[in-house]
Amino acid sequence: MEKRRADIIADALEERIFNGTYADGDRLDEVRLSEHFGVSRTPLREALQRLARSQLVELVPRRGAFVRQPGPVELMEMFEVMAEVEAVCGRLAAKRISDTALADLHDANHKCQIAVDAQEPDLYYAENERFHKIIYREAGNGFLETETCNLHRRLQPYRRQQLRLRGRMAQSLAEHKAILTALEQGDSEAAANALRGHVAIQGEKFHSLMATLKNAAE
Amino acid sequence: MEKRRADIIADALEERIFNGTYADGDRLDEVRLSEHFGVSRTPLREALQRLARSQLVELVPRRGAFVRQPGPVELMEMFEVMAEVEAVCGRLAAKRISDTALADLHDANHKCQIAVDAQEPDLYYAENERFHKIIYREAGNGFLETETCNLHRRLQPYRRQQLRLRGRMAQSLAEHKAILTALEQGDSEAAANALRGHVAIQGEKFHSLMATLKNAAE
DNA sequence: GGATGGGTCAATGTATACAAGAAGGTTGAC
DNA sequence: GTCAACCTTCTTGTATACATTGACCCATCC
Repeated sequence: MEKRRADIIADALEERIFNGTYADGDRLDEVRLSEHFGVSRTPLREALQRLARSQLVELVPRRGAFVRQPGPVELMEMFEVMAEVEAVCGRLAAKRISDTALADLHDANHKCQIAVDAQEPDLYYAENERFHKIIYREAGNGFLETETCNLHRRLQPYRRQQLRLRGRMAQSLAEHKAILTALEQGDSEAAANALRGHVAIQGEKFHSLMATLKNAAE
Repeated sequence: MEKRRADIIADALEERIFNGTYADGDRLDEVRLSEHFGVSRTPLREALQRLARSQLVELVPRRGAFVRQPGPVELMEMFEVMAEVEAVCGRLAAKRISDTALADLHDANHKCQIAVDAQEPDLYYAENERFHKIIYREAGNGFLETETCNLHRRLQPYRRQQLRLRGRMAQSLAEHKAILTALEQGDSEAAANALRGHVAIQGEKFHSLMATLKNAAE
């Protein structure tokens, strides 16, 4: 089945917003973009609405579409929510996780270890993602899984950056192991706390990263 | 500022879906609806996309828009998530809530007590909503507040039904008081647990209500 | 008689044309 | 000289026309 052009365009624009090609507040001109993509304004407008749905652009009536990059405050808020949501996933997963899923988590952690040893952030990131996705799924709540994945996706570019910090990969892996232990023991509270801390640290690391970048710019 | 027609139509359709005018699986014919609302297909399609964003309709490419009422399983999942999300709000609010907000909560509970005494579910519902909304806000996380309100809104019609069950209003108020006590004491865990239980019970009540209706229909 | 293939039809996806509103510039008056 | 109002222009919102595709039905072949 061929995808609709609106979806293709929305994906392309989303990529550009994440990439930083478009800065916060930039206006997305409908005619310019439609010419660029070689389509009419109709599918492009649909794409913009899809982006507005994800809060990536703001649609001001009669004014146009404006890129809306989350500011530092909103990002911290999102990280806090992500930490709490992951804690919820952990709480539920501790009671519901299957043995095969536990084996998968062990496997993901093993590959993460390899990534740490080889100092390969990209590999670590991929297996880290798998680790978390497994927990989302094993929470046994499809609605929760979908919403969590959506938020995870929105924070993805920021989550990725902080892996470059020295020693963060090894620390992250240690946290993964604690999470896995709690899940294996079926300890809901421990799993929730471990996951909350794991993600909250990411937010803090990101915050310090932001501060560093800001200071460097001044 | 005049609202865009797409928004007006989206609201109208949303209302109909909630009202049960449209059943699950109903196809929303673009031309028929556009004639009904006296607009062209363009704003109507935008309205459908806005509904698809809220998961109220499913947009199948080349097939059309179909009403997508959540089934019993998905509803239970949503109630479970609502319970956990409210618990998160309670956890954060316990540390951050202001004195004026605590006073507002007392006031809301007082009005709820009046509603219980007078056996007025509508009044109770209004003050109950205020009670919960205050907690969402006092969690001190704008992103969390927005997302929580969205989910709250989606569950609103189902939440409302179960207030009709005998004795539920009084029980609900007792739970409110426990929540308020935990918040006043700044006890995060107690607040989280109280709120989780409070909402989870709503899900269970709703479940039994569903079962009753289903049995009555057979 | 059943199944498969082609054709027709209807509905969605896309393009374009038109209307309405907002922003900015220019001109006139005080 | 400055402020305000009007006009122009550009952009968004809406309507309509066209294209494309999926579904259904009938006919023909096995």
